[in-house]
Amino acid sequence: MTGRPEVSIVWFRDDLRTADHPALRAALDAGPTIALYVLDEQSPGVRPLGGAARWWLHHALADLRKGLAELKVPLVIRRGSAASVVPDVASRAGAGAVFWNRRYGAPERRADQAVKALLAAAGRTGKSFQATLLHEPWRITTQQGNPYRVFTPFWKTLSAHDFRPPLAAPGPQDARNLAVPDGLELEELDLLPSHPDWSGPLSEAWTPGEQAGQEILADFLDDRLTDYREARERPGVDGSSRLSPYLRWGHVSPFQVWAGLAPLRREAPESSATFASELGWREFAWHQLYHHPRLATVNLRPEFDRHPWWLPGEEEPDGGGGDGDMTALLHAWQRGTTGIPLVDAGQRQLWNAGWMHNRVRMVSASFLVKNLGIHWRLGEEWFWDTLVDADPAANPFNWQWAAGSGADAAPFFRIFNPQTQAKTHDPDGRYLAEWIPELNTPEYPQPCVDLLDSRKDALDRLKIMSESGAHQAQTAGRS
DNA sequence: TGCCCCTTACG
DNA sequence: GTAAGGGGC
Repeated sequence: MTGRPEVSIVWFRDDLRTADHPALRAALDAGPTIALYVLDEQSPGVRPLGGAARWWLHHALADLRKGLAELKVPLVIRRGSAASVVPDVASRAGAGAVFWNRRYGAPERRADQAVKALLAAAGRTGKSFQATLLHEPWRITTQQGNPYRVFTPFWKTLSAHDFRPPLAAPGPQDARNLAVPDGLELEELDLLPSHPDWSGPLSEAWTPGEQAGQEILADFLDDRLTDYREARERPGVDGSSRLSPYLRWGHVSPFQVWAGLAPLRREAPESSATFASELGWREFAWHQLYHHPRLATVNLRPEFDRHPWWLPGEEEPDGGGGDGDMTALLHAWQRGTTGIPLVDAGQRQLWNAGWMHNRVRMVSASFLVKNLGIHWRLGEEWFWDTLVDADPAANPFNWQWAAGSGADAAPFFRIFNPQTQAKTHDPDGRYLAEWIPELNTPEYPQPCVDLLDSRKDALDRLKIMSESGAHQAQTAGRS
């Protein structure tokens, strides 16, 4: 025995903060602590990060290293599969325990279980904590014992709970004699875009990291929450919280948001409830992903397997101009040159700022899957690559919601009219003017589809899908 | 977290 | 002519 307490490791993942971090707290309580981040692109089934997310992660890790340095906690950065890297770092550090906050995707849970087993085999402890969700998805069911499929009763049940108060940031540790295993330089992760470096507008729009996230949360609660319910519907106005990437990367925890909201519920009950329910949708999306691990690829409503959505490599269903036309439509949607102003403004905001106003996300998604008849997975993949808040649960969940194929999704007949939506939610045209300088000039393209005709086609496709389903069910019943 | 069209009432 | 409200998609 050396008489000195054993080293602990805190393994950071989607929780890049120092406050309200139960795993960090547990490690520091146990003794000398080393922090670890593993860029894991090797574990089977783990989804590779999109381009905008990689940019965010780079700056988030730089910020985390700074925040941890104030606590005298060194950050080791490694690359590789969690099951090989984490036990290796634990061994090199001579650590007695590794602490982490739980993840909820299936490949991530498998990786974490493997790590725990390997640690145990080497005589070390692996211990996990709840930090990223207000509720554990396996703890909440309907009275029949099934996972919730409808948001309203889910949130009613969940929000009746009182959630734990957030943990304060810990104080600095005594880091004398701490032997730190070798790691990589942050730059060696190669997360930043080069040739070309397209990150300029991202840097202007966002400051990744815990401190920036906490400031935005505080400003939002102080200044903007009161009008949130109305202002959030106006993409030309700074009315949304802009917290989504900070929640995605764990710079802000949902417990911090929940606690920050509490004192404002009396003076702004409606805006508080609306904003709280957005946290609820986040919880619901993770709940769905936990129960349906293939949420990003498989229709939750199986009848949508018969929907004739277009995917690359397929002929155009109506025998029109063929695959090339649909590829061109997809490209126009991606780059914001459809000739539908609100859709184009949204897609250009996404391409430049790595983020899109939520109202516009719904309109643009509806346009892709309904008016253009393109498979929601292509939209989901584009958002995954371009959003700084691209979330493994919320992104596929929201696309399935827009497509109608999800649990508690928008009914099939709900097809947004981008023109009507622009008139209602951007009445002064500020949002359109901000992102489409050439609007109302000959430079701006003509609409790539007729809104009314394509709406009618979408309803026809959905009706045929439902009717052929009813027929199949009848046939199956008879046999 | 919808859109459209019809009816009705009113001037 | 048009605004408001209801029902179907």
